Amino acid sequence: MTEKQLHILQAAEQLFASNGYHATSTSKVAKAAGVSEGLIFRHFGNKEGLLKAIMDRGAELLQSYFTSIVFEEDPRKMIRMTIELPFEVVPEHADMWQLQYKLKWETGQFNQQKYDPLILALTQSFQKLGYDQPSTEAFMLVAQMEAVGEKLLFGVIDDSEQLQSFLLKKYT
Amino acid sequence: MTEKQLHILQAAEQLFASNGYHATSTSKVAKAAGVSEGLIFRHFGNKEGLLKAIMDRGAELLQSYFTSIVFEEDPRKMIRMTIELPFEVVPEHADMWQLQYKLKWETGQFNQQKYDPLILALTQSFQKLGYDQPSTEAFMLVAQMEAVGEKLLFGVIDDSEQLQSFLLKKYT
Amino acid sequence: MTEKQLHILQAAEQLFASNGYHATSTSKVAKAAGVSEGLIFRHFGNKEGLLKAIMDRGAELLQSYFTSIVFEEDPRKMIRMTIELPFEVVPEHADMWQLQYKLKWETGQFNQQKYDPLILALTQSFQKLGYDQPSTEAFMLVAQMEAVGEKLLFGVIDDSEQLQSFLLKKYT
Amino acid sequence: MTEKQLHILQAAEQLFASNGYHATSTSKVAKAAGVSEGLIFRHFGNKEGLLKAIMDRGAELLQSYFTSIVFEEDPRKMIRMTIELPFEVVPEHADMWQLQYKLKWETGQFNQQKYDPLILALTQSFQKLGYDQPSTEAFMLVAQMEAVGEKLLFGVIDDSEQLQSFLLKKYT
DNA sequence: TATGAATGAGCGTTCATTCAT
DNA sequence: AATGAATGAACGCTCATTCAT
Repeated sequence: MTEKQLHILQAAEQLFASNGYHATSTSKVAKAAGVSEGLIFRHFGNKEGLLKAIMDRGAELLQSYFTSIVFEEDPRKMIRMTIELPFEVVPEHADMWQLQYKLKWETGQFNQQKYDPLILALTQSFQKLGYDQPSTEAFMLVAQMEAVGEKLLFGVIDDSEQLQSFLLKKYT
Repeated sequence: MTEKQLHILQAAEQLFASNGYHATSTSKVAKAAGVSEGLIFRHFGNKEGLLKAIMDRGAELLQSYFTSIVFEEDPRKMIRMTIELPFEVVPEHADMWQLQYKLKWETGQFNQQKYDPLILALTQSFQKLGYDQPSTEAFMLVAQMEAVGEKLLFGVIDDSEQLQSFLLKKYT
Repeated sequence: MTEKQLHILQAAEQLFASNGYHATSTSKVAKAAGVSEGLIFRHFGNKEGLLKAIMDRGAELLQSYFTSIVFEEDPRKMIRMTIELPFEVVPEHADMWQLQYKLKWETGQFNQQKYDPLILALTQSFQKLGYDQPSTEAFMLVAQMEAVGEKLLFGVIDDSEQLQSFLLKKYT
Repeated sequence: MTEKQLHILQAAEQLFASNGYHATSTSKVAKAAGVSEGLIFRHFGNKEGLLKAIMDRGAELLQSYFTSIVFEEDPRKMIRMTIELPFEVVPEHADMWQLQYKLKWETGQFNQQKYDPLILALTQSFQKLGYDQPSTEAFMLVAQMEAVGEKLLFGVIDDSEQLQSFLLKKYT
C-alpha cells in the first residue's frame, strides 16, 4: 500500500461518509486526496472497488472490536462492554460508522451476519445469567446499540453518559 | 393536486424507495409516471422539490399514526401501541418506510423532532407508571421501535410475533 | 427526422469516413454538426447507434443502385452497368464509400450478402452469354469492381476512363 | 533487437490485426507481451512508432514474396506465381495480412508503391505475351489478387481451389 | 535495460434542467 | 397544462505518455 493509495482511501472514506457514495464523484475524491483521478482506477479498478476497499477496512476494524468482547468470560462484563461499545467507538471513528450506516441503506446490502458472532456470544451470557429468552435478549441488545450509534452520529443525544449509565443499570 | 401530479409522486416514491434518491433519474420517474420529463419541473420546480413533496406525504402519514397513540390515556396501552406500531405499519407501507430510512441517511436530513410528540407522550406514561428515568425510557423505546422497523424491512427477523410478545412482556 | 438529426448524421458520416469510427469522438461529431453532444445520445442511443443509422442510409443507397442493374434484361448491358458502377458512384458519394470500406475492416463485420442479389443476377447474364463458370465469373467481376472502387478512393488511378474502357472491352 | 522487443512486436501485431490499431491499447500490448508499459515507449518512442515497426516488418515479408516472382523469366510462370500468391500466403500469414488490410483503411496510409515492382515486372510479362494494354492488365491482375486475399481473410470463398484454377485458366 | 506508479486529457454517456410549441 | 427537443456540465473510466527508481 503506497502513500497515495492511503490518501485516496482516507479521502474517499471521509467524502463517502459525509456525502454518500453516489453523491461523491471520483474527481472530488482525487482532488481531496491530492492525486490524479486516473490513479484511483489504477489502484482500485473502479469506483465500486474503492468502496469495497474502504468497507474491508471497516469490517476489519469492526471485527477487532468484536473479538475483544466475544472472548470475555464474565457474562456481565461482556454485556457491559457491548453497551459501552457505541459510546467509545462511534466518536472515535465517526466517519467509518457514518459510512457503514449510509451504505447499509444506499446499497441495500446489509450484512446482518457481521453481528452473528457477537449475538451468539451474548446469547450464552444471557443464558448463564438465567434470562428467559436469551437469544432474543441478545438480538435486541445489539439492535439497541446500533440505534444508539445512529443517534450519536446524528447528534441527537444530549447527555450520552447518562444514557450509558441508564443502559448499564438496565442490564446488570 | 392533478391526476398526473399524483402519478409522478407515486412513481417517484416507489423508485426512490427501491433505488435511492441519487440513483433515480428524473427521466426514469417521468417514464414510470407516464408523463413528459418537463412536467416534473413545472410541478415541483426541481428534483429536490419532488423529494420534499414525497417527504411531506410521508411525514403526514407518520403523524396520523402518532396521533392515535399520543392521545391514548391509559399509559400501558400507549406503550403497547407503540410497540405494535412497527409490526403493523411497516409491512403495510413498506415502500414509504424504506424511503424514509433511505433518505434519512442519503440526504442526512434526519428530523428527530418528528418523534418529539410521541416521546413526550411516552415520557408522561412512563412517569405515571413510576419509572425512574421516564424520558430516557421513552427515548430508548422509540429508538428500539425504529431499530425493529429497520430489521423488519431488511427481513432479518424470523419470528416477528415472538419478538413482539417479548417486547410487550418487557414493558408491561 | 428533425433538421438537427440530419446535421448529426451528415457530420458523422463525413468524420467517420475521413478519420474512422474509433478515431472520431462524439464530441467532434457534435461540434461539426453544431449541436450539443447530449443530443447525439438522445437521438441515436449511443455511438454505435449513430454508426448503425449511417450504415442503414448507406445500405439503402447501395440497394437503390443495385436494383437498377439487377432488373436489366440485356445481359451485356447488365455487365456494362456493373463495370460503370464504381466509376460513377464512387466519385459522387465518396464519403459514404470510404466509410463502407473503412468499417468493413474496422468492425470486421463484412456483409458479403449485400452483393448476393447482384452476383446472382450477373451469374444468369454470364450463363446466357455462354460463359463456362458463370457464378465464378460474376463473383470475380464484383470483386474487381470493389477493388476498382478502392483504388479510386485512394486516388491511385491516373486515367480512370482508360481503365473503364479496358474493362468494358474485356467483358463484351 | 532484444528478445523483449520482439515479444512486443509480436504481441502488437497479433492484437492490432485482430482488434485494430485504435482499439488496442498500449497497456494491452504490454500485458500480452509480458512487459512493462514503459518499455514500449523506450523502444518505439510512441504508439505510432510501434505501428511503423510492425508495418516495416510486414513490408519486408511482402517484398520477400515479390522478389521470388519478379525475377522469374518465364512470363506465364510469373503470372501463375502471382495468382497463386494469395492462396498460399494469406492462410499462412493470416495475422499479418489482416493487419495490412486493416491498417490500409484505418490509418489511410496506403502505399500503392509497394506493388510497383511487381506491377512493372508483370507489365513486361504481359507485353512479352502480346497483350494489348500490358500495364493495365498488370494493374488489374494485382488488384484482383488483393481482392481475392481480402475475400479469403473474410472466409467468403467456399472453394478456393476452384477459384484458383479459374483464374489460372483465364490468364494462360 | 526495465519497471510500474503517476499523470492529465479525452472518451462515451447520463443527467437535471430549460424552453419553444 | 403538457410535451419533448435541446442543452451543457458532470460523471466514471481509459488512454498514451512520463519519470523516478
